[in-house]
Amino acid sequence: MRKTNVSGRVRRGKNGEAIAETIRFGPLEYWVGFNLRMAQEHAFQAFSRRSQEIGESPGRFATLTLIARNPGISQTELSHANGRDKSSLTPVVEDLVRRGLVERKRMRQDRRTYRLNVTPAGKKTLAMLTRCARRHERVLDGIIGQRDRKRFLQILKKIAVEVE
Amino acid sequence: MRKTNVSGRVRRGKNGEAIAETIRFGPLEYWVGFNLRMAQEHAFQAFSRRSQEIGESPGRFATLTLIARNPGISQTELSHANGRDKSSLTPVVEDLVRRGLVERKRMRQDRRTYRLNVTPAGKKTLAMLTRCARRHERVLDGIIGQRDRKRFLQILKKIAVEVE
DNA sequence: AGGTTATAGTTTGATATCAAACTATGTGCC
DNA sequence: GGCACATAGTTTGATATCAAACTATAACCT
Repeated sequence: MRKTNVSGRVRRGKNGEAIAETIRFGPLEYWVGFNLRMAQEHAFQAFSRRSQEIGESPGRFATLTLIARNPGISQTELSHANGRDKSSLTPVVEDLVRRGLVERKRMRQDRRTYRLNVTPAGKKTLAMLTRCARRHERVLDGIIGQRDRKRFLQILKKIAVEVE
Repeated sequence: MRKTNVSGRVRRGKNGEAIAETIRFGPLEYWVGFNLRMAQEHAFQAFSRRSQEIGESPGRFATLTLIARNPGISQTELSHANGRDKSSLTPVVEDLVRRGLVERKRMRQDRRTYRLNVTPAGKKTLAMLTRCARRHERVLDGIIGQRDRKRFLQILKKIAVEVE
């Protein structure tokens, strides 16, 4: 395979000689929105690869964690906590139930609502995913550096809460 | 409408009294991956609303900017710059061409490759989107604060490049 | 020249997501 | 009780995305 330049361009001149060029990002270069997307996408892909090794999709992880930490949580509460629309959760929960990782029961007082709980099998899977996530976090920590980590997290949280 | 607590839970006790609870995030609370996703998703949604006001989807923005800043760029180069798979780009470029914002020409030297350029109409649209993005960025800047902004951006870039 | 390998872009199939419409249940008010 | 409205979850339709298979062209090697 010919070596290629990840973020570069190669254009051919009149005589076929390679002219390496660099992509110009213009304002994207220093805009937070774009860089936030790029960072998130790359980090997500990396975690995705890791979690696929143990046969789970990455989206399942936050969902399982939230159910485990909040036994009896409803799907709507879960969707808020997870920052997703409740309708996105329907197939996810269905799958987790089908595979025996989560159980759902109707609430007595309000028969519209489900209560979700992680089964013992779900706890096992969650433990594996958690180990996987910890390794991933260690990599991210290494990139960010101990010194800036706390502030970095604070800012991410602030963005999630305050942007509108 | 009853006032609801965005990230809280309300559970009913035996006598139907409301018991407000707070979601426990467990390790997600201080993990970078999760918070990165939440920040990105919220910021993206906010920009999405803004850009819809002028009738454009937010994904078009980075694409148009990159073409405008790199006249004659190919779709593959564009997909790398944009951090997406080249196949995702096919319908996007098709749409931009159909609406007359971008033109594509076959390269002479390599007839597999297209060269993309922004048309005058595309430049107009891009200018509107750019104003829109600047307003969005000002909001984000306000949240992050001048003092940490530079470092924050550096870290985001570093994550995108180094995570694997 | 001819065969092998690489590359640009498209197609296809799978997944994730949202928003709006829908069903069923619950609450409030008269 | 009964009507209007609110809420929990599902369904449906649209979009975005990836990965793998595909088509077409090009480059490389002998």
